Amino acid sequence: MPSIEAKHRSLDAAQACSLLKALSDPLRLQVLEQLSTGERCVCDLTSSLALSQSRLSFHLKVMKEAGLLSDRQSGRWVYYRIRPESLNALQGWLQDLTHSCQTPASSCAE
Amino acid sequence: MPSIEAKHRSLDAAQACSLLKALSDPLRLQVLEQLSTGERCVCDLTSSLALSQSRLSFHLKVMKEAGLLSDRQSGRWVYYRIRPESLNALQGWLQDLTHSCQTPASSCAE
DNA sequence: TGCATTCACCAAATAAACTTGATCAATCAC
DNA sequence: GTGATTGATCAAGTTTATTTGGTGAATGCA
Repeated sequence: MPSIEAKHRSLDAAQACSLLKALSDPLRLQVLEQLSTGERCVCDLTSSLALSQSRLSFHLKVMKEAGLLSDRQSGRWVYYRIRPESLNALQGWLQDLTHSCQTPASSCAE
Repeated sequence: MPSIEAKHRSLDAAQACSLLKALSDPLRLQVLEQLSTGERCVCDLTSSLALSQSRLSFHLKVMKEAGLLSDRQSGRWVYYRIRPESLNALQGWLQDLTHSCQTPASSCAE
């Protein structure tokens, strides 16, 4: 049954790479942790992480542009939240990689 | 049953971060793809990816130091391979994050 | 032994990412 | 309106990451 190729590899390498890059920073991981329990407004994050506003804004932008976060404005406040789809997609990508790397593939000859 | 906390969060943020950083480069993802079907020697990778030797060596080192790859020497050749444990660990970390972010947590009051 | 091959490493140059300290538009309370 | 607050953006400076070209150790073939 060789027809089960490319079952759900929804992300290509470039997409995975930009998500990984957006995740590969300690500060951004802190932000993510804050957001893991729900959306937060920027000023909330700024004070709870003790960052300069522009610094946080920069990192939020990086994560948003990678598709990791989404935002919504409400009055003067902007609320950011994690986009679970992106995490799911990356997880799937990682799963595929892990799987193919743990499968001895075709160790028949040689 | 609230006792299932921290079930398998083997990685802390710093460890996850260094794995993510090691993964967040298009060239390194190419290398990983090559290695996903099994170990390869450096010269093999060099020619199949058409890179300068020192450039490849640099990236292999980054990935090895992050714990993503391991290597072994055999005569003149050095073979690199993926360490599946690291991928598994990262996957677990991502899973936890995804899960906690998809759980509405305690949306009881405000 | 002499020589070619493999690969790690180093220093210098370059590129990319991040931080800082503004400024500005939008929103809202007085 | 006036002024305060929120948050995006920008330019300049700084730091970190990557590439390049060269050197050298180790291996093994002739």
